[in-house]
Amino acid sequence: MSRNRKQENPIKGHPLTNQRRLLLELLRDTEGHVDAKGLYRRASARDESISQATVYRTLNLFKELGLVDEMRFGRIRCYYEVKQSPEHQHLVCKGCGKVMEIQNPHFQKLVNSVRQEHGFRVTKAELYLEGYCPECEDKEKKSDLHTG
Amino acid sequence: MSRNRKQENPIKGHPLTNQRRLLLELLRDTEGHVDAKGLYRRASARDESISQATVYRTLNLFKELGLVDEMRFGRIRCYYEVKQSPEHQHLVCKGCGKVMEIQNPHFQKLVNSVRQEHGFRVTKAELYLEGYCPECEDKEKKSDLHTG
DNA sequence: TTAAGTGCAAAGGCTTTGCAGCATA
DNA sequence: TATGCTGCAAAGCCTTTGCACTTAA
Repeated sequence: MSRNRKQENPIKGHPLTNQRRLLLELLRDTEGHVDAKGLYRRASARDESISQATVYRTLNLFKELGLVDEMRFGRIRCYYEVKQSPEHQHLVCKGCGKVMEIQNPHFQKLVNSVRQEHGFRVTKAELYLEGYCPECEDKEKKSDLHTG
Repeated sequence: MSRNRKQENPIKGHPLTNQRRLLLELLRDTEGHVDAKGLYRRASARDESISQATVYRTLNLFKELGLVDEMRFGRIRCYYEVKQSPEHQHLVCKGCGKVMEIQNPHFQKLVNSVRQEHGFRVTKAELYLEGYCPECEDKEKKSDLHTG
């Protein structure tokens, strides 16, 4: 167990700079998603000399290397997240903006079915569901009682 | 010119201008997706005085009215399409860029399952699958034979 | 040491907006 | 006729890029 001997470089073939290490760390600590701007802000908090250009360049590099993944939600801007698997299932609440990552077994069945039916080799699969979470649904009903 | 008695105004409460009529028609004639630029080009072909601003403003209006829907695919830019149903299933080939709209029965099951399990009222559902279509898959295999 | 990364600032796309004139209802 | 749409051009975002300096390996 090479304790900290030399933190293995997760971006082999590319120098591991302080900026990249910081950004990678921030991305890994992120629950859910961040956008470039948000990442830049958080990074600035820890290294105020970091530039937006670096954030963008680094995100692009990480994307190429498959360390992060870019997603675009309906009206919300594009986010990044550490790629754990090439499959994602997202639930987005239009009321509070909350984004939840879920796991539903039917998803795999669906993907397999498409694979077979269309002869498609699927390398990435995403489900995007938009609607209202139970809390927001309740709120809406209550306000309907008052206005209606 | 108004040979059709009075084509029912699909954008009630908003004047139906020539530009809007044209854009609506183009959108309806579109198989699949268009982006703002592409729509502008096609519109220009039929009314060269139309402006990009009008295209953007009109698309935004149509979006609000629910006549069109905005989608964003991975690397490809954002597209619009007439909204037939709030559910979409897309297959995107990374080889040739082809975008196919599909129908798979497992999809509905998945959506229902999420609805029940998370108590979420789902208003929009999208499946995005990326990979390689059979043709591109073949090509890749053949080139592998030569290079590898 | 040297190829590669970084910050800065400017440039590039796409989209929105202010304004004066014009068209729809 | 009056509200509201349109074209034009400018301004606003977000992202990329050129250049000289700095840094990881």
